[in-house]
Amino acid sequence: MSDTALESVELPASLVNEIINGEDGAPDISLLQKMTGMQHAMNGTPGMQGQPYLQITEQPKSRGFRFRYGCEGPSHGGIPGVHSEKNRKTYPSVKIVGYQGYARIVVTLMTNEDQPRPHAHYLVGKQCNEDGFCVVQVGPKDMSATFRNLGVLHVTKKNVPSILEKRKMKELVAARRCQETGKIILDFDNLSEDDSNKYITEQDKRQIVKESQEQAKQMDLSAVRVCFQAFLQDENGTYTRTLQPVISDAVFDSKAPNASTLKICRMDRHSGCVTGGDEVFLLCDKVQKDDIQVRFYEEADESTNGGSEWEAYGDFGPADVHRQFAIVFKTPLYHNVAIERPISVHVQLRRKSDGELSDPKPFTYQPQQFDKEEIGKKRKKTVPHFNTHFGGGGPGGPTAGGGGLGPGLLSEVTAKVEEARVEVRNTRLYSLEQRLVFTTVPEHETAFTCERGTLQLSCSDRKTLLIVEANYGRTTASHSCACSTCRTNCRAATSLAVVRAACQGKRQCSVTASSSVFGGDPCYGVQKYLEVSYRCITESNVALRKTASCSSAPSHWGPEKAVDGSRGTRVTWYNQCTHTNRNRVYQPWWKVDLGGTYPVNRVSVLNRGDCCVRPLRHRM
Amino acid sequence: MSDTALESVELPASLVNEIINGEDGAPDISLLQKMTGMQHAMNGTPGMQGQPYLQITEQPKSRGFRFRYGCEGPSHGGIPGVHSEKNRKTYPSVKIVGYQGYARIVVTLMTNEDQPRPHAHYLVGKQCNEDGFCVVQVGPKDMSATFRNLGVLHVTKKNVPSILEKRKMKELVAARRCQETGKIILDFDNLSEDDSNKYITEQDKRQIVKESQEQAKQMDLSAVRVCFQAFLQDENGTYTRTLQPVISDAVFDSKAPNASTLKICRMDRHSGCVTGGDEVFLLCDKVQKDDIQVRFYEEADESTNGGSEWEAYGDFGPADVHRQFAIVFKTPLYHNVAIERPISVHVQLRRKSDGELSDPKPFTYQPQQFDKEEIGKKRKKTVPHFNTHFGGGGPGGPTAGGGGLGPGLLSEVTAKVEEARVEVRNTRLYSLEQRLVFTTVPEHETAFTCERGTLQLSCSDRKTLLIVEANYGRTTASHSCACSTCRTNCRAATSLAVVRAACQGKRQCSVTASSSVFGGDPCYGVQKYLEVSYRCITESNVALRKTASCSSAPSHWGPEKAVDGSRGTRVTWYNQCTHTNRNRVYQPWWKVDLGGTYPVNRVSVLNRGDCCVRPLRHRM
DNA sequence: TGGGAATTCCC
DNA sequence: TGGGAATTCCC
Repeated sequence: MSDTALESVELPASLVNEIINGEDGAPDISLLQKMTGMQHAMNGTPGMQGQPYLQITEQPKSRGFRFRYGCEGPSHGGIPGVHSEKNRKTYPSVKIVGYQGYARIVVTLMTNEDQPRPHAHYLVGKQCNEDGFCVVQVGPKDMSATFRNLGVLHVTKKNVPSILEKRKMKELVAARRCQETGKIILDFDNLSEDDSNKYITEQDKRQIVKESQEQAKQMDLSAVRVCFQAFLQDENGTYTRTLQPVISDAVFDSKAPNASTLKICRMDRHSGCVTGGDEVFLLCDKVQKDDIQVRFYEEADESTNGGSEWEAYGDFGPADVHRQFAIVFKTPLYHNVAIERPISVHVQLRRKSDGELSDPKPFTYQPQQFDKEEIGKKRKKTVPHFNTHFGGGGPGGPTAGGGGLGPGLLSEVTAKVEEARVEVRNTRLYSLEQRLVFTTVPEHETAFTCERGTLQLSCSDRKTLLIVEANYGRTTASHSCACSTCRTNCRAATSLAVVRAACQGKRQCSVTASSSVFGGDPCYGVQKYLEVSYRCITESNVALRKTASCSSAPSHWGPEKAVDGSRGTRVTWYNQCTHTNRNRVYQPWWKVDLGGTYPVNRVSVLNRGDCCVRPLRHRM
Repeated sequence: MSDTALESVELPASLVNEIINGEDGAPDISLLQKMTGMQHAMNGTPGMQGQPYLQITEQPKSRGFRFRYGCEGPSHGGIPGVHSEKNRKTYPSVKIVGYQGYARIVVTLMTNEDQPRPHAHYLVGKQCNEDGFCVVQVGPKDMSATFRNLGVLHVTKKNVPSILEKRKMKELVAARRCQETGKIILDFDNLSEDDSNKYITEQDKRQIVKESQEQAKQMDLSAVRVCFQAFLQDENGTYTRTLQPVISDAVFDSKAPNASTLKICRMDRHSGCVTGGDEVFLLCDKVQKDDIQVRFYEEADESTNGGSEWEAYGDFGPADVHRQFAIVFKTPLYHNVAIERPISVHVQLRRKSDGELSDPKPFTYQPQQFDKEEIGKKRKKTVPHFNTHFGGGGPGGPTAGGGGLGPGLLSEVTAKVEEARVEVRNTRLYSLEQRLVFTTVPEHETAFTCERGTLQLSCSDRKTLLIVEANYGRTTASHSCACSTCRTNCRAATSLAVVRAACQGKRQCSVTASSSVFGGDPCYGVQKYLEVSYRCITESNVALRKTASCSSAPSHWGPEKAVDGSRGTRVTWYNQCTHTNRNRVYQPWWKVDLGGTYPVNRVSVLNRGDCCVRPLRHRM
């Protein structure tokens, strides 16, 4: 949105022509000189104390405008303004600040580079001339100009070098002729061969050809920036004062493959299982296979206190993008596999390179439905029916016996459950060949660092780390962390505990692979490394609003409050927590029936936050 | 496959050049003259008594070869022969018949028109020169030539006119220069501007430019034909004898949109219900939305005596073809909705314009599974459980009483069943919102003709006509068949019977709308019309191999033979028919239990064919 | 204008 | 070479 000021600008010579031949003033050599020496004239700071300056009051819209080839003919509408809408259209606009009187504003196209240069494309439209730039007169009162009809003529790639050459030639002839004669009416379009031979040497020509070819090679034909230059009338009625030019934000050709409008045209299904993995055929407008994503997301709403905005990406590779117009992907897991009713989310395309998004399409996640019989038959390890039962004192009650078994136990349970996780699907009611599809849990990731290095683990999105295995030591001789003295059975007994303590449940963590961190050297003199197997998982609270009970509690502190999803911790007045009756039971208890079989990674307990916290030890 | 002989051929002048400058002979003006006058020389009939001729022994393959642009570089392999296979490649070949000795064969590209003309594309390859044609030497023994390396250089559309111009210029200069000097070494590539100015007038030039532009406009750049010309060495060692040129079958650029190789890349499902209507997303290589079909077919095999080859087409419109690379269509009905096990068929793409087919992909039709409870609840009319029971004498037995009820009854039954036809589908096991989809039977077609016109009805594929309603008369005043005297309740009582008699069960029929055909004028003085509602249906024999029984029959003439699908009609010796025991039962009977509920359109009875036929009257 | 496809090129 | 996409054009 901010105006871009430039240190230097190459002004197309043909612009000079137009200015000089303008209706309001006789040709003026001082203006030409000024312009050809513009590099210096433009070094002032815009808005300097008391100095007039040019300001872009409406930027052109960056996206959605299409450059047109010559063969497409004119009149396809002009670049809209950045605030343009269907019913209220705006256009690029500028105004001259700090000056009143006649002025001319000249518009040209520049490249979208750090140091913008004249672009090979032509600006076309009502106020534009054959050389590809536009001129409007403003003032003497209203110093603003709006450009409703700025088209971009997309020259063909092949012609870029010759176009640049021609422009550079004109520029040079203009400068040379001016130097020689002091005062000329320039008329480039009628420039004879003799004229150019007179002012341009063969060496000049070679130089220009070379430069043009190089610039052509670099030139991005799918983006332009619009350059506005102002020329103010002086006391003599000629346009001798130039203001510093301003250059707009980039305008991208909406037909260019890397800037085209993203659109989902059609999908073969708009719903799938909450556990993801459903194959979807999506037909779309042109995309690039290495630069496209399918984004699933849920908008934050009030019910979640703005906290549960979620996104995840469809799973596919470049080979699943079919000829730029179709994508076959697998749906991602929803963040909460324990939903009980269908959940509506959105799908959209996202271009990686610039983050552009398509309009979204609806998608519905369906709750999981395990075929219980089949699960029972297939799995080898049984899954405990979780009646999570917290022994231990409620807040205010005495702490009961039975030490916590530590996070180790929970993880053991997790591992078992994962192995038994089975999804039974039947996608065709009519099929005689019903199949069981065993959707395996994604493989563990592994990461390592050599001794003395620091291992960084992190998860994307809102996922958290589940540490599956860890070893500080060495279990193989042939490892990237080389060893001169090698062993293959060197394990620090504390490995898993240390890494879990540092990482489990976190979104990122780091652990240093040093013997001091792991409580001693498990194999002195051997080059060790730290290797960790982990997964990034999305947690959902499977206890949420499940049936809870406790030894005894007043209704306003009832056991259901422990699993109501709120994270409020005030007991007094606010009644945000459960609280067993004081002094009623010697060993108070609270439990919840999860009502089903779930993988459980973590049980977290939130103490009251207003006062009176006493240590809680839990057991299962 | 047959050689194409030409009345006249425009020979590129540059060819002349090559021939004349060849290593084996001094330039020979008589050859040039002969060639420039070739229109006449070529009028002989090939293979004329005793005359040598040129013959194409291996045609080029028409499809699958790709023309290459200059920018793609050379060496992309040559046009294969029509019999070429992966492991046994062949190439276009010719031989000179009826002559032994040295000869040269010249190959050029021609347009694929009735009167082929030189093509703008260049022939490129090892034996080819810069002017786009190839020359090989053959003989003196082996008079055949095989072209292993004929590439087609696809010139750009823009350049076609100038290429044609250049060729025509060369040709003309060659002819003029020859006329003037009598004997020249031609070297067109070094042809100076002065040379062409000398021999070609401005008028010539304009003429050539005009011709070239016109030809360029008409030229199909996606197809060529290969022209072979032979030049035989005469007694003086020069190549003065020309044979009649032969022109190959067309070769189509496999990259051209209308000739590209068809390919199904991916489908989102490979099975569907036998009743069709399942939506399939199909990803394919480039197709044209108005020129593509999705063909389902079943190959004939022995079990059906080669009789049941079936095809049907997926249902979609141009708008369902997504950007040339995907098609969303609905599966067609299988020809037999009463299948009891899944049936494997094939799907392939078919280009309408040239009938080209893609490799097939498998598709499985699943039997219909009615949810019987739902049907029971939904339908208003009950469907009789068909125990088709034929009273009446078997062959050789006496004909029993009970006149046939006529085809009217059968059709009544059909109508009822159709109304009750319900398909219950559940496509998502996980869905909580299971839906009932009522797939209605396709609407009846209607057709009409005004009085005195003839109504033609016909069905495509192997379908047959089912006449639903018919009226000869008038039931509305505002009908395309205008009326001056109008009535709206004019009905010939015989309408349905007459049209059924003429059409029912046939693949096509015609009925004239005249009062004489319908047994009298139902409303004298009123302009009438004949209107018919009909359907094209695919019949299947629902009695096939169902349990049959009869009053009594010897085992070799058992009741099951009536429904074994065979159409053999010999009783004696062959035992192809059922035959109740002679004289055992006074009123012999035969029946079949269809074992289910079906729409029945027709019951057909085939009498014995070897002898002894007696009239059979049936009742139900 | 936007939709859509043909043409040409790149690797 | 074939696969794939960018470029250009058409209506």
